[in-house]
Amino acid sequence: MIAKDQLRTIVERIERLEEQKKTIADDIKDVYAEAKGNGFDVKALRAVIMLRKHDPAKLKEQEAILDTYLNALGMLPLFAMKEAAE
Amino acid sequence: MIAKDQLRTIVERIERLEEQKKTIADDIKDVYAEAKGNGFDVKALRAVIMLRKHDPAKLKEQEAILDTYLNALGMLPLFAMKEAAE
Amino acid sequence: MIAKDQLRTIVERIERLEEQKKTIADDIKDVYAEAKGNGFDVKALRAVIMLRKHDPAKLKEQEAILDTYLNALGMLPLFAMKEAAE
Amino acid sequence: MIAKDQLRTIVERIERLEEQKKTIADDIKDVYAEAKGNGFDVKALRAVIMLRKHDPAKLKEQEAILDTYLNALGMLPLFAMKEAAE
DNA sequence: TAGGGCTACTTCCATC
DNA sequence: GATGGAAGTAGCCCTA
Repeated sequence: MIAKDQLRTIVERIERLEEQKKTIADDIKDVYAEAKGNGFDVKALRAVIMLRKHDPAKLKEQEAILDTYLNALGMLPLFAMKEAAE
Repeated sequence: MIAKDQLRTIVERIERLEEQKKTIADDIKDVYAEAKGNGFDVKALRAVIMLRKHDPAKLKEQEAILDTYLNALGMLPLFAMKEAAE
Repeated sequence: MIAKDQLRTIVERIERLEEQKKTIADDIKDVYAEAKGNGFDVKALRAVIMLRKHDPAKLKEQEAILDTYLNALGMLPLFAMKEAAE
Repeated sequence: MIAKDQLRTIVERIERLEEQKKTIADDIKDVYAEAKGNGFDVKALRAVIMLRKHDPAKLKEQEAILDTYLNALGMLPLFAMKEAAE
């Protein structure tokens, strides 16, 4: 025997939350679409958002490793070594 | 020359919305976790939620096709043919 | 100092494998497309493939739980209780 | 009435191809794991692989847009403008 | 540490 | 041809 009321409550709570989540996801889409309409590059915008989520120090470290690898493969470095350039 | 203020506004709006979205996603997780703690099967709960999102008629149709295929392959039908059973 | 040759070998191995993987993925797409051209329902085909990956006993058990929940919610059971029908 | 043999053939072809695909995916995992064991940074390796998939010109263009945005937001540019440095 | 779930991104398809 | 939505894929995260 299942606790009907409890089950119903759970399902309804989840459905309501999912609905809210969807609304917000749609809002986000709208913002991107509007930005695109104003001439912004959506891909680059996404990249900006993603970068801001990350710790700059960690990021810099990752860049350095990546450039080391690119260099070892004879590829152009992506991230300039600003310090070294001076 | 980029519209700095416009860009900043876009980024901030997205970040705020994403934050809200994350909050809700966490709430959903909590509900599932609590349900699990009360003895519910999370996988089945997810299935219930998913099923309720779909049009029952469409669903029934898909089930029928699937059972036809399963039958043709000599596998047990998943969905009973209620009409046939009567 | 990075082991250039080792790095190059790793990258080339991965790239070769990814290429092979893509070839196969394309083949799979082709099969589905061809099946669709012959009148098969792709969604149902995917469902068949997925079902066959799973242990029938586990599957049956999951179905039973799901139907219990659906029943508690006053929804139509998806999976007939074959035993009960007799 | 369904073309049983045709269906069976389709399903078997897909299953065989999926099996092959899985084998290759596992091989790729193995290469990464082995690389990690040899001290390589897997995340950076993945980045290298991804970068090599893309047209350098397109990439450079995307970098430029991104840096423009980062600059407009008062964030440090990621990609040095090598030309400007000279 | 291996597997499964979740999220985000991309691609594909159908529609207009 | 563009736009929207659905599906597949990949990478990350967390649990067992």
